[in-house]
Amino acid sequence: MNDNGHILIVDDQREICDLVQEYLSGEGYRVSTAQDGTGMRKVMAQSPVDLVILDLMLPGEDGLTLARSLRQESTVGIIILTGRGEIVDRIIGLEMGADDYLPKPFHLRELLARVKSVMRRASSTAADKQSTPSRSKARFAGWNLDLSSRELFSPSGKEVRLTTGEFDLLSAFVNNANQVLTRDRLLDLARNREAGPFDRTIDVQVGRLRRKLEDDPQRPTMIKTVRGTGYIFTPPVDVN
Amino acid sequence: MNDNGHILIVDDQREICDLVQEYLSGEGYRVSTAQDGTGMRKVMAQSPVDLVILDLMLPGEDGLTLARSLRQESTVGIIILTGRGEIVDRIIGLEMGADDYLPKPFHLRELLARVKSVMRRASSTAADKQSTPSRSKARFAGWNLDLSSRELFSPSGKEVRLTTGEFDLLSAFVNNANQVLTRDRLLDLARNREAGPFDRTIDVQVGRLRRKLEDDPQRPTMIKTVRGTGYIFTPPVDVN
DNA sequence: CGTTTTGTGTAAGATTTTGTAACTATATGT
DNA sequence: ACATATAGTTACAAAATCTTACACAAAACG
Repeated sequence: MNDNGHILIVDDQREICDLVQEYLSGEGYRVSTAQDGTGMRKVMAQSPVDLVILDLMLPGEDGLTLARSLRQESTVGIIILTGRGEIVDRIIGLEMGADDYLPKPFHLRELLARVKSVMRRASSTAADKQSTPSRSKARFAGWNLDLSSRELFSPSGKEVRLTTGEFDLLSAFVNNANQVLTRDRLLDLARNREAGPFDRTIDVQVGRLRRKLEDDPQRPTMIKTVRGTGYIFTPPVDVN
Repeated sequence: MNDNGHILIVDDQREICDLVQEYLSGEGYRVSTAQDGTGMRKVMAQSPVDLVILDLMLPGEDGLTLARSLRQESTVGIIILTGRGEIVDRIIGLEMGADDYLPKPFHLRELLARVKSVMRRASSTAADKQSTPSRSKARFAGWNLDLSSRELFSPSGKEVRLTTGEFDLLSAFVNNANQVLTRDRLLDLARNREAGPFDRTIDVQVGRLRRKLEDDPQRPTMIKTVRGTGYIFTPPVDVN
């Protein structure tokens, strides 16, 4: 099963989320779900989304508002779901920048057709996306570090809270991946200060980071020790 | 269907609002409604309006007063609705700064014609608007901060009242999003004063803001602490 | 005007984060 | 294998931040 793209379903009805998720997963898409605007933002912060399927009727922030703010902040595809006969919503929805709409109830095959169509269009305009790399994120070994919001997400999508010091140190590693970094250099990068003669600060902090990042902190695979010199961050990093 | 603009109908008769809304929506406009002056301000605080269709007979604040205050505060288009034969009102209305007027009852087609005409004129003077970004608003993470009226709306659209100090601090953050700000700088931005040596003012005020803004004030996602330095406001902000 | 309410800064205690030091574990050279 | 250097781990103390309570000031109210 190849990865056709990442789709996010935003609907407060669990059953609909589950149903659609199951179906689209079977078609080779990676599918996330959220129940409201807040959840939607969380998912989008963690990993890039290609297409949002958005119910208009949501608790809290309503779907139209969400659609508009999505459009302003990104070039993600949007398909709007709306109750039967709410033609007004349809029109407004499309005005708000949705790429397509679908009245409920709908056939899954019908949804799939629209998903495909929007995805096709989106990929043809993908060139634009690159031109606006405003909010930088770094990805490595399934992990996701948002350098603007200072948040880290594990491969399973959970947020892992980092202290200021841990974040600064990890940033230093990520921005200088695949290079051996001395303790001196790390202290400079992460703390803007000089190292004293017996300064073990970095060692301790590396230990703390490893406990949060590594599967087996005793046998680290990402932050490796370079005996006699310092440390090196080994995973390939994709910066956004 | 493209977005021809945002129209706000202010009339205390629901039927009229609904009727006009449906019709104009069908013509490709985004349409909101309000029943009185208070409602009108709420809508305008939340999203920019291009044209207000205003009934002269309203409960509370009357239409003429509203029209005048609208004109003073913005360059929004105004069409006034007036009962039959109230010619005096017509004249006064136009003097007050309305762009057009329409006696009730009216045909929807007639209204549409005037809407189009006012919108056309408005867009030709749109250049001016840009040079006068007087009523600026900021949106972030679903929240909506009106910098002119000093009002804050939550993602669900509810108003959250801020004290002067809280508003000034939030403004400072919003206008300097995604940068680490020292307490000194924040005190300067928000209070125009210098920080004393043990000044914890900003800390306390940040705490108060977090209680109003954050889902979980203990684990803030918007106003993050940068230990040893200050704070950073992390959500992407779009200013209007 | 006096009274009440609301907002703001200060101070003190609680909590979290960080650095240091002591001890343990591991690697390296002989 | 042993000695030694280097790194990892843990516990604790110091520093920074967060929270709460309170006092005073300003504003709103009657």
